Amino acid sequence: MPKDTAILDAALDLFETLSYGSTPVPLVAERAGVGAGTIYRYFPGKEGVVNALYQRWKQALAAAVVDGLDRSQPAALIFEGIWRRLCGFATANPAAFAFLETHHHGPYLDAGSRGIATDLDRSMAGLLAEWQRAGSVRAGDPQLLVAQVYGGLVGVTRAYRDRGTELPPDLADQTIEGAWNLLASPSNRRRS
Amino acid sequence: MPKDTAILDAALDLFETLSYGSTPVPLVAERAGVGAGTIYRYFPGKEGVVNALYQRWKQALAAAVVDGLDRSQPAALIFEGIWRRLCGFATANPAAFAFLETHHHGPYLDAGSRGIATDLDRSMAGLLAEWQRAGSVRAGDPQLLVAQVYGGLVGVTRAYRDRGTELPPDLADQTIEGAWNLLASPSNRRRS
Amino acid sequence: MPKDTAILDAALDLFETLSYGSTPVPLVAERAGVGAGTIYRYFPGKEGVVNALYQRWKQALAAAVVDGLDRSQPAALIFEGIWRRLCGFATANPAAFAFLETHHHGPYLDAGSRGIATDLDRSMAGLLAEWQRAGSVRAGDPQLLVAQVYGGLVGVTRAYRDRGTELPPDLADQTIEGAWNLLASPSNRRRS
Amino acid sequence: MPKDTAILDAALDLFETLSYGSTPVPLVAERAGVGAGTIYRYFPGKEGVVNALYQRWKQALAAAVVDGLDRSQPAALIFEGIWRRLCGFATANPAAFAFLETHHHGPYLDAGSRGIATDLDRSMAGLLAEWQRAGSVRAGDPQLLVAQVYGGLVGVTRAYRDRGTELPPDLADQTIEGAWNLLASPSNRRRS
DNA sequence: GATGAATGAGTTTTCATTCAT
DNA sequence: TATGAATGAAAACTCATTCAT
Repeated sequence: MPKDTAILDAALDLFETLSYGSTPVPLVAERAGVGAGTIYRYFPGKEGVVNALYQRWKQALAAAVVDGLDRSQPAALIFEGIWRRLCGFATANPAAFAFLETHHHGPYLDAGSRGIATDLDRSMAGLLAEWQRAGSVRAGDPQLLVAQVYGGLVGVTRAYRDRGTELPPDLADQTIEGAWNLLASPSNRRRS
Repeated sequence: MPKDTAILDAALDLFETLSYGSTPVPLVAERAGVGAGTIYRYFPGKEGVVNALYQRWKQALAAAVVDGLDRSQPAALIFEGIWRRLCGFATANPAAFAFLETHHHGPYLDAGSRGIATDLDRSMAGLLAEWQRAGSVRAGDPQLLVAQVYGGLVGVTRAYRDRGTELPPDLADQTIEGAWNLLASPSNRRRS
Repeated sequence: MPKDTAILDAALDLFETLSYGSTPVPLVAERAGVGAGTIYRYFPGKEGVVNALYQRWKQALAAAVVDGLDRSQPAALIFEGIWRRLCGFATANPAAFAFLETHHHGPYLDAGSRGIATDLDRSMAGLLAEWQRAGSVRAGDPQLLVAQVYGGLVGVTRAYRDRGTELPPDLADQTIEGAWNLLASPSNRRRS
Repeated sequence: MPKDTAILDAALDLFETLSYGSTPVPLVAERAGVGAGTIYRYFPGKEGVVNALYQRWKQALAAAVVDGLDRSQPAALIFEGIWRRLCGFATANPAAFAFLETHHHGPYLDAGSRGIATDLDRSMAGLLAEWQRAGSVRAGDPQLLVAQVYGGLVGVTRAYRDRGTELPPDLADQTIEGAWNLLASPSNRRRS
């Protein structure tokens, strides 16, 4: 494994377990199997590590959600596709998904990291706005709807984490109905 | 203002702005208008401050949600009452509401703090379970439903925060329909 | 002794013995009889210490040279007065005098420190320019003459230092003739 | 250019700009156009580099001063020859000349380097002692006289450096009168 | 009780040096 | 022989906590 990847993986684990503030850099190094100084060859400093980590996973999340989406389908089906990808991503990378939420407001995140986060939100809001015009999604500020439905998924993953349980493979099945009904206009709601 | 309150208020502000890890205790003291040593007369240490802060606000939130709830009404109305109280609390105490979420997983929280958090979740889940038995809420693990709907509110408050906008007075109106439809069984859904 | 003075005195000793670059801050603290952290209460950092030290002694030197100078006397006598003050300062504070020279070009000196150094040079050059107009000092760029004659004193103090000998009380007597003849116009030279 | 010369040249530049203490070895290597490890093939370490540098230039200075000196001339003329050589050396190698002064007291200089420095001083002092016996130079400790007159030259080169100006080609003309008058016995002084 | 100057343990970071290639 | 990535020892600096006033 390349050293920068090893460092980011170690940092992800430790930042989630101990929090960013109380993870000493040498501990990240040890966990990554490299010398403490090596971290500074790959990243400009501790903040550089969090930001690289945040951007890496936020981009991975964005890619996972958007890649290969068939936009010709009805809204409910496209949404289901997105939701399944989101849940799949969270299940496959629970620590990374949690990390993205926990550190969303970290004062150590730089403009680049914040920018990536905003981009994803905006493109989702754009999709919702289309569906609102088509009548399949109810009225309301699309960015807030995205925030509410996405926040719901975050809440569920947190609940599993609080319980000490892994995210289940059928996470999407458990949550899709609530998620879609939160958004859908009356005639487009799910019945089962 | 009593000194312990002044200290907690200052800590709330600073922990939200700078994060717990990078807020020096002397800065909290300065902001609170007391000497650095004084903090140690009222709290056992920095961790004591976060925990007191967390418990204070989590209890305030629980009280705000539950107090004076009329349980004889139909589920949809009770839920609306709870939701309005929740939104009212978040609007009135946005920093505290954000703090509770941001620090939910802090490794510095002690058993007492975690316990309070769990209690509130559980009592909400109990209510939902009742409503499931009565047919007004759809099937599913009640704790996860609570987590999903509550996570939605957290998501919306974050979105406002990201925008740099205050939470609006009609926050509940904006979000209640989505929130209830996320939970409700088909025949109990809101139409507008 | 006030702590900041103790710190500066310890720093002076150590910077002269070990050089600025190889003096660890904790060693300065130990020598000053304070904790390592205390240095950062009084100075913004290691560079803050050198700069404070430089400014303190450069100002002391300027004061020692200029204070109570009787400008109504003939040039040769005024110069002798200045020279005796300079030599007296160097003899009384040999480490400080050496420090000022050794660190004159240190890249860690800030604008404030450089400014003080320049001020003293300029006021001496102004005096020389007067004497040139009066015919008692030979022609030439006054700033360079100041640099040459002052450099001579620095050279002599270095020579004593290299020998491991203290500066002698009659340093001025040993050097005044050469110093003045370096500057004087032919008819004003010293004969003994 | 041979690699060891490239390394020494790079080191000279950097040590003068950044000081010895804050010049990283890898930066010297980069500037010299070699790999960091290569420096350790030519020198035993960073201290080895400064010492080689010091000795190289101190020897070059000694050679420049002494080579081809016609000792049969009168003292004033021999001195003028030496002074012109000194000034020529400083003008041709200003960084090296400054380096020799700046690092004169560096605690990283070894016995070899200090020895070379002392040798040059002593041979100059010997010359002065001869001239004292012949009556052309005034009385006084010859080593101190050497130190004073040489210090004057150092002071002047510093002054140019402080101004950000290159040393002028007529440096010797500007300074020879002062230098010789500092040393000369009354009847041997220069008149213009 | 209240203070805040002082501390030193624990951070982040740098960089001379090594050694596998 | 030359390299430069990797290292870890040592540096600068921060800050939770104490305690004399």
